[in-house]
Amino acid sequence: MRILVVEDERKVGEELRRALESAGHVVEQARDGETAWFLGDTEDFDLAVLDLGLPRLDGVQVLKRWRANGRTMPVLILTARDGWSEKVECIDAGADDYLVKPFRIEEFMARVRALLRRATGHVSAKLSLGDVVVDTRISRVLMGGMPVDLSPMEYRLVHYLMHHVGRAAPQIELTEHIYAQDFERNANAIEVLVARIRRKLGDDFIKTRRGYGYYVGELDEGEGKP
Amino acid sequence: MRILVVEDERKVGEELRRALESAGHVVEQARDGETAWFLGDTEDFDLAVLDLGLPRLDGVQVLKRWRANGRTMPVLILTARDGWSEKVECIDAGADDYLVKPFRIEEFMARVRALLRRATGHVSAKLSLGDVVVDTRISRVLMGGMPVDLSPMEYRLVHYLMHHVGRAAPQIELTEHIYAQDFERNANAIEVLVARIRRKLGDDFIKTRRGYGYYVGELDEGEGKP
DNA sequence: CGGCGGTCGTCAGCCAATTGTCATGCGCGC
DNA sequence: GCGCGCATGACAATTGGCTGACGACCGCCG
Repeated sequence: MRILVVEDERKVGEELRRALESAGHVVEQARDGETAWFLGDTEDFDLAVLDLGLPRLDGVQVLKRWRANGRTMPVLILTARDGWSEKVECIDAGADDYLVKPFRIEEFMARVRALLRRATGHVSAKLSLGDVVVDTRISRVLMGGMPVDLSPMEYRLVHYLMHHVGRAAPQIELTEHIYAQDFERNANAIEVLVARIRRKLGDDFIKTRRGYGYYVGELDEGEGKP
Repeated sequence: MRILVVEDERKVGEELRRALESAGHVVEQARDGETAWFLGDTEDFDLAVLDLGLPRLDGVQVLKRWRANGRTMPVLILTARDGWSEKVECIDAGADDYLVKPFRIEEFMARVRALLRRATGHVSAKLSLGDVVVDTRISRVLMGGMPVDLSPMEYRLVHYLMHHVGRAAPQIELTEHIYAQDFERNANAIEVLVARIRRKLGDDFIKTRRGYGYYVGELDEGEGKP
């Protein structure tokens, strides 16, 4: 998943980044409100983590502007203050969850997991489709009850597709959500990755829609041709 | 055992944590109702200790929500009020035991033991896996009945892994659980530690899942919360 | 105080798994 | 049937993890 972390304290930001990345996410960072607003408004994220005490543009304002522009990704608010009224303001502004500093990194990760799966309509930490199950808590994939050994990159790709069952994801989108941002995009890398996954999960788990991208499950109704 | 302690008074919370940890348990803490609810809902615990007078979301409500979501771990209620009707409400909400503050720590621990025993059928201060036994009461490790001399750091790492059998723990997570918080993280330190433990406990006790982390036992087949 | 033994982080070099790149060939969809 | 987009096998680069050596540090003890 691609996650935007907005946090002005470098040390905290780096810690969050490390934790998120070791769970297989792609992290982009911003250290001030304006950058945050711009990034969140112009790029596609699966989740935003937003500190309230920001230079140049307050966190709540950033959130409000995102929502005003129709950005719908889940937002997890971080704050040092534990104020009831501030919390209400955030919720009204469209925050999805709220975490008071200091917090334990495990709790942070638990909330991230909760938001990510809530956002895509899944209720549990497991995504399943046919006889394939992705357990996001332990980063593991099972097929027919048997564990399948996926490498980290392979896992990321499967994880992303499983969050978007029935929708064809173009290679460029996969690239953006799986690799760090400055990655030199080469479509073939994704193709190779898909081929390797198919060797492990079967040829028909990841399907191709020529010209549109890859998908799992059945294509949604209305994915008609233009 | 992994225990969730929900207590808003920092001092009491820390005391409970110390007592539980020195009995060989792993403790996670929450200081308000919402955090408690999230943690208990998204992670697995063998027991929850729940104070009633919580900020942001009352203890009884937390308990009700857990039960409503199908969480079944035993719950020990702590309260300053000694009301008959309140107790009935808690029991109805799904509490397993009820302790009125102030209490002696010994009594608390006795009730914890009782609940754990009831829940798991057995409870001891020993974790064992194959021919390796970790006796958390005296902080020692035995292999095939013979004591093995582990240094403090080595012991902590083994102890942590034994509490999470079957799950690959990333180096970052190990670092956070083994060292003091602001420790300058260097992945190689963990690798070296693992190498030293392998020399003492055998090469195949701690296994590596490349890109994901270290684990003991067999990798989880992913059972747990549906 | 000074030597000793044990602990533990750092470093550099090595190895192997992972992952990107390339060349080539196939086949889907128009 | 044609051509572009995708698939694939081989290969190379990169990364993650392992190890032996080293030295800083600390507590102990004479």
